Amino acid sequence: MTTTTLDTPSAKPLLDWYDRHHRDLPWRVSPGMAACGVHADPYRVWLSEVMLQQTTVQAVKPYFEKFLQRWPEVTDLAAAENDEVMAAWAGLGYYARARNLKKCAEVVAKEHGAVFPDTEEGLKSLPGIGDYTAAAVAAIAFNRQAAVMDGNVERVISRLYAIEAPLPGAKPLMKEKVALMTPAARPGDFAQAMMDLGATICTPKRPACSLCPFRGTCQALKLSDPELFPVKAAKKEKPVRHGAAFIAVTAEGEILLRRRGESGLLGGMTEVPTTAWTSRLDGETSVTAAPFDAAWQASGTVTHVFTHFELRLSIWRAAIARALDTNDGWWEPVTNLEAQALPTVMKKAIAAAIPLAFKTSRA
DNA sequence: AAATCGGGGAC
DNA sequence: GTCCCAGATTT
Repeated sequence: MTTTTLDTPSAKPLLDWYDRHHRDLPWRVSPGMAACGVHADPYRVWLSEVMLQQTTVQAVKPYFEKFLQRWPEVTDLAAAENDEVMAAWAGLGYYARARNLKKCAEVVAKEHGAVFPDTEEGLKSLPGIGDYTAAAVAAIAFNRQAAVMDGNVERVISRLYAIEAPLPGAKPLMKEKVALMTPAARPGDFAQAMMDLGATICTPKRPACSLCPFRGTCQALKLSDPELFPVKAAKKEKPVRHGAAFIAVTAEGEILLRRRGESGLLGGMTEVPTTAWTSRLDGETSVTAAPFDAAWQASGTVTHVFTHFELRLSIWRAAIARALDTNDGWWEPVTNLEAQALPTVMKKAIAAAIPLAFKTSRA
């Protein structure tokens, strides 16, 4: 329940703040351009927003530049090979985003004449575009008065109105508040301003309230403590899973790789052979589960934290004379690993067995 | 409504 | 270690 009946604050102070303090990001056009009828390219906005889902601006920047240079328009991405897209996405995480990105590009290219829908409803019907991304693209690229709400906006709104109801249940209430605040003029700048505010001023810890354009109206600042908002439901503890990974290398410098299934964890990505990842540390995590008979040598343990569990992989290494026939998978030159769709956990596993497998930035 | 789905930076 | 990041999809 809400503890306040704050009147809807004006968007004006926030837009004024944004005009002075906005961050210059690769997918943005300068603020105020919207007032002149110039908006960011829908393809770039969409690409950036999908990459930014649950991902920091800093992590996205190099991937955005790489994708835009390699696939400058949606038709280029639609025509790309799936494996190339997955390899380019490797390391960014949440790989269903990459699969849906490719599907979405194909739908836009083939069914919409390479033109993105310009409404929230039309955008949301596309793969990988949900409530947030549909509203963001509609507002930023098409100047639609759409209510954009991400984690930053949730935090700003929860503090501005001192909303005590916990997330995620309070989300509809918060979205009502955002919708009432969103202006007909410059809705895209307003959305980006709210997100910039949450990222730079209204931060989770130690917010810089003295610099905030809403410091005069924020109910949490006035009546309580902004750091206490938003209220969130308690989270579960992460279980630990165990497994073994096998790095086989031939005398010619080839490593055995496999393709993971198309759905689920790390779906469609490349891996080294591993056992199943189980809750118990037992025989399945040992060398007895190796893909073939060889002089397997223990090469330490790799720990990797996923969203909902922690994985501890026992690493086994074998040097063999030549490539063996295998039921699934292929032998890839170690010198070509950079071009593979290897998620971070698999790069860690390979690096544990072959320290020089990946170039380090160290001189 | 709850679970699934990566990785990394800030603290 | 904890938190959380311009969330979407499936169950």
